Amino acid sequence: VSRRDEILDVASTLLEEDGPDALTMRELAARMGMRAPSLYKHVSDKADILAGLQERALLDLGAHLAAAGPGLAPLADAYRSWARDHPRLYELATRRPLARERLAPGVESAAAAPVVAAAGGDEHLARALWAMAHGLVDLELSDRFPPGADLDATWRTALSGFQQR
Amino acid sequence: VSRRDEILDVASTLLEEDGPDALTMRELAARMGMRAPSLYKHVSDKADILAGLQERALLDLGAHLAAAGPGLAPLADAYRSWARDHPRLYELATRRPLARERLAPGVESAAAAPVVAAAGGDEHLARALWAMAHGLVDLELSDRFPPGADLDATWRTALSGFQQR
DNA sequence: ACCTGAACACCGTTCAAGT
DNA sequence: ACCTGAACACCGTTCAAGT
Repeated sequence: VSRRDEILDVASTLLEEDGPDALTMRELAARMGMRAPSLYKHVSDKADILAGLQERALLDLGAHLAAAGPGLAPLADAYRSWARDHPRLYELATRRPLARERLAPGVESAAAAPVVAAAGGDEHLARALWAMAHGLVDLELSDRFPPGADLDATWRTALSGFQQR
Repeated sequence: VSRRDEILDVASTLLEEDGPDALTMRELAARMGMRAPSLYKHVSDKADILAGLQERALLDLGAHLAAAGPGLAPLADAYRSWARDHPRLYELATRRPLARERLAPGVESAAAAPVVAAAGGDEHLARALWAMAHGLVDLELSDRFPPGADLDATWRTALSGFQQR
């Protein structure tokens, strides 16, 4: 494990446990047992850390989707459950442009592969499915549905339009 | 026009033209011809400004949706075009919890009304439609679709599952 | 090779003081 | 009633200096 990977480990738990505002270079360094300037020997800047977390999140989400049972509903469940288990990482991974030039090749397509497969290779359908799931998850994580809304039912309604094509 | 409304006017164009990082109390004050501490005589804090912009965005988006022609496709077009015309305000309005206690009553339901109407009153369908549109818009604004992707076609595919119910 | 203290240019916010 | 300068507790980042 490189020192950079240790930093990403600590940054990941700091982000998920205490929120994005708590992820500061000074606090991160303190949890690493060093001072903030020392971080820059292992990481180019804070954006580099965020890009690293984004890449890890995509890899982990992609693996979680790939492990889902066949069919649309299990895939949707896997997507939603990953987001609910890692809400801050999900937001970090999806709400900013992908740092594609910093990303290891194939990460993006690997994460998308299970959705493309479920769409039978239809790229427009795959993008629509992804957007549907992302919209539902994003609004849920932001607490935008009325309190007490039956989101399981909303997911079933949302997916019903995409069943048996 | 109250002084608070003037501040929100300036904040709105500052946010939309120069981005969220440029929306600082100091810069906002400078454009108002005052210093940062003076803002606090008209506004309780920065969160108050953001909540005000959020409320305005919802009102404006809701009016834009209400003016759309009948049918699902025109409503979807109106949603997407408002978001593309006000990308920073759209993100501000949707990516954070609604400050419901600061919001004038009825704002949230008024913005949602055109979607609920298009869904024939089915609340689950309305939420699914909203999430679909939000997901497509959010990913487009974050540049998450592959460069050159035909998003018009993706929208048609996305909406086809919701047509004639 | 790795870490440090000091410093720089910023933030949001408070407050006593001025008119 | 409205605005100000000075200050406080923070940011991310740079850099000369230490081991």
